[in-house]
Amino acid sequence: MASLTIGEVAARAAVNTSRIRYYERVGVLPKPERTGGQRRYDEAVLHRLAIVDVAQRAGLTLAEIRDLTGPGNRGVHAGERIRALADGKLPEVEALIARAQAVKEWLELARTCDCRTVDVCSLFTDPALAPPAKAT
Amino acid sequence: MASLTIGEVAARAAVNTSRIRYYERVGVLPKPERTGGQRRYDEAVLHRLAIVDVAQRAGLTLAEIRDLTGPGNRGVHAGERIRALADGKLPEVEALIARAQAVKEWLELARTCDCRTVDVCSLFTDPALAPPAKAT
DNA sequence: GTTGCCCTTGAACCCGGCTTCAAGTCAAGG
DNA sequence: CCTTGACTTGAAGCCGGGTTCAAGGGCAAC
Repeated sequence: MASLTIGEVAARAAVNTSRIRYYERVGVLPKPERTGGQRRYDEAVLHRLAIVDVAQRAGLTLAEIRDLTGPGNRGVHAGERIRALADGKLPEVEALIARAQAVKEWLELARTCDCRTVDVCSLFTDPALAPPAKAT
Repeated sequence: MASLTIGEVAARAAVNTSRIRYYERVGVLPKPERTGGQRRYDEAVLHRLAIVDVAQRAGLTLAEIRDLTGPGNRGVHAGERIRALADGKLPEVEALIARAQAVKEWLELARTCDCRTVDVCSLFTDPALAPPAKAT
């Protein structure tokens, strides 16, 4: 029996109802049955939402999560897809970490700055000190 | 002689003219002199743009850069301001790095996944494995 | 049957840092 | 003087991940 209303799902998942509708719109959640126009959910949707949450924490976009969890995977081994995604994301995350480290070092150096104006501060004028730009 | 047009500045700084106007709008660049309505820049603006670039790489927002480099600092030691900014940003960057590290570990684990479906994958079901959420 | 809360939809708004567009103005070279 | 290319403005669009709003529809307890 699919007996949960969207409000009940939202309460149990500690999420806004608008988010659930949004996920449905973008294809991250499947369209549920309806009673008189109103969505009726199975408890399984809670598990689904938890999975989406983890995937988002891991840096996957909703589009990626949709492709990973949606239909079209029927029969396709999930492991492969996950690996493909991870292979693509790892270099990005590593680059992000490297850049963040450089930024951190710049900030630590910045705490010791005693310049009168920014125009003369080596933090800003020495190219060797500046953190790298974001990759395009 | 303030003789550079916005197009010349843009070319020499390798940025779009729209960006220069935008910076002016948000107060990151001062309003230049004009000749018949057209902006005329001093070469100093190139130095300014370079500083803005470094500050952005370091993760400062345009609002912060405006406050740091704009007037209102006349007489106020730049070092103090930079230090205040750095003190505020450092914990953020450190948190970012920590989170990114956790994400990286999750992705490395994900490469070894061989689950049939995401629903049963411990990557998604084990809370101890999930990367932390972003701080609000 | 009636109250009252929950549900529905589409559209608009938010954040930051720009870009792009349309329509109009002007400086400089021939 | 005339053309042409560069300049001007304000408004709107983009990205992602939602939230919020307004106006209306319906389910359920009493």
